[in-house]
Amino acid sequence: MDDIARLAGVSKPTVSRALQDSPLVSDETKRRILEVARRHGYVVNRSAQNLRRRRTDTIALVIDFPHLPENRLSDPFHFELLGNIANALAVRQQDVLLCSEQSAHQGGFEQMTANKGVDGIIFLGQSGRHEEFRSLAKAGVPFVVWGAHRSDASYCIVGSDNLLGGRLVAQRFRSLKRKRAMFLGPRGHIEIEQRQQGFAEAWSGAVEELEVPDLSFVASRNAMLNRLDSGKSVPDALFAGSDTMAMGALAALRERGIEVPESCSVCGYDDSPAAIHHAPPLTTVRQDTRMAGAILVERLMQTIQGTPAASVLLPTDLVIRAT
Amino acid sequence: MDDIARLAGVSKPTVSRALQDSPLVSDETKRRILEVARRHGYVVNRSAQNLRRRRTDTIALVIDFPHLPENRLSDPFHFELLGNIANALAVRQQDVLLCSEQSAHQGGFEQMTANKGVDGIIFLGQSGRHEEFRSLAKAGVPFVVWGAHRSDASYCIVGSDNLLGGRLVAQRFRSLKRKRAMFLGPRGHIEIEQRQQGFAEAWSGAVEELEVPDLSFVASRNAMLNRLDSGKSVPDALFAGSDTMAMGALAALRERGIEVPESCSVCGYDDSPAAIHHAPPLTTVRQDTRMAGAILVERLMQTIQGTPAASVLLPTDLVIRAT
DNA sequence: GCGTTTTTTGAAATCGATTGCAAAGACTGC
DNA sequence: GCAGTCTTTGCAATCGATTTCAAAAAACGC
Repeated sequence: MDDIARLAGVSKPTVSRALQDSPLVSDETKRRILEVARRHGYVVNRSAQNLRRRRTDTIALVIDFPHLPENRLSDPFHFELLGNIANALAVRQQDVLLCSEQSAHQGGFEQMTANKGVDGIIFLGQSGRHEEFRSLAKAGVPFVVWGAHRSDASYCIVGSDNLLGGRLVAQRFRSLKRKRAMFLGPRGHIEIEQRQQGFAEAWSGAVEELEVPDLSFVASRNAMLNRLDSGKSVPDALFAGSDTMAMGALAALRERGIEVPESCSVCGYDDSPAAIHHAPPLTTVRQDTRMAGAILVERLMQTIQGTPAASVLLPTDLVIRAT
Repeated sequence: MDDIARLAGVSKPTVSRALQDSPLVSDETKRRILEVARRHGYVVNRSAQNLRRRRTDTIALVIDFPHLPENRLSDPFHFELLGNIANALAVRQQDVLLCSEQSAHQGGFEQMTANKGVDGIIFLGQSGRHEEFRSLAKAGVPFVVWGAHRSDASYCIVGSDNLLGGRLVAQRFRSLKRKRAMFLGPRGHIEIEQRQQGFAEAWSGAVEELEVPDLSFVASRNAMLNRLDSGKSVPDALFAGSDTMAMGALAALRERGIEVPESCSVCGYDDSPAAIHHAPPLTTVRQDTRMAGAILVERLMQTIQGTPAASVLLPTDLVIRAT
């Protein structure tokens, strides 16, 4: 920067100001400095800038990686969310530091903002880490969580209204005069359990639960095939915890010759990109990932500014298609 | 750090050394300093460290995001690769800065290492940016590319041997005495085109090409259904450019009652996690994403050290399963 | 017990920016 | 023409570490 200053015939502070487009520098001087900087391919040193500004314009995104045994974050929905968060951050000129659960966890998250040099953290998925989050919040670390709501959270959770989503599906099935309802999904996934809960509450009858080991197409298809081959009576209304699982179940139904939607209504969750292209187009509960990303980022920024942000329950709606 | 020094009764440099586990500090002093630092929850300021060390231990991962129209990076394979790269970097204590093509591109990649404060870049997918990469290499930016090989590259490309993969499939089909071969895949994806090319070369007969708009399950299923309903004679050997596409085609074949593998052999590419769980288990060409991640990172580190790294062509092998 | 070598420690410089404050220069109004 | 205001500019301090180099302390040999 000193060199650029010399070449432009000004002092270092003036160069710094010019590069920040500060109103303190006259337009003429600014133009000249920018020109010199461009010609010499000069860009400010990010590390020095971060140090002096005490701010990095970088956000950590903490997720579990797909290669892990449980295969979390493998769903197209997660991809969508990830992409939209990254985009919302890019709009605000923030960079994204990707952290796996483990790599981030070294020495606890408390020190992570200092240690990794980020201004804040976005957690994708909460999986029973409430206590951890509580103490993080108490320590004053700016962060937000994508996940299922809980009324007693002392930190900001952004998530869609899973209970409502489940209820909408139950209502739809009831209006179709369906009798034997089934829910398909894994155990231990809080958001999906809320969907099931909302569904069960609004259904007001028995809901058969078909458990699957994970969120994959294949696991759902297999579980459904097993169920269909068990000899038990076939459900006429199936609510799957995600679109991918719904598609797996649909494959099984098709293979066993069960007509959809004639003999069985099927509804997914997420409205992932594939849902509308599926044949037949999948009826599903929409989660707006674009809005989700934008709001997560907005709330995090607010928290970083020092104003604690309230949790957000995003609306969901039923997208009725062919199944 | 000054405070910790005072509390431990030593000077700042000694604290710095102790935290780096430098042999210059006596064990007794080190223990004491670490204890004080721990008790007060002190961690070094990453920004200051980066500035002084002239190194950030952070790598930029440049990818296209899944929400984009073309829907690139939506395949489980990409996920696997991403996760494994992140892991390989974590092992070396490197952090990952996620960049989309656009956000990274501001002002060209030349200044990105300085501008984003990263030590190096990993590009996932090359999609015709050869010239750009050439000039990057000339500018001395440390980076590596995951993608298809080209003999004239002046930079490090790591990728699996797509030509070999294609050849292996052709050989297999020939040994099964198949007659009518078909290749399924999109146009303009260099790696997949290489697979097709290797396949065609080793097949030594006509290869029907079925084009699909993208890499998705749905697109492949639809394309295949169209083809099967066209009245033209059905192929007895199908090579799909990825597992996801193979599964889409398999769904179509099943729906049209074509027995696999009796009437038609099917082979995918990637050996993605779903391939082995698929019913029937999918025959496919394996790409070792774990090794890919490790080698990408190793080569990048080498490049950062100042030693230009040679490209790597990773071996692929045919995994024969039920299709 | 004294010179030498080895091990520890600390003073001061440095990394490359940003910013508070004061001063210089340009513009007012009268 | 001069005091007062407004716009630009630059000096110097600062962000929080790391590292070089020299000095102090400890260990050693004889």
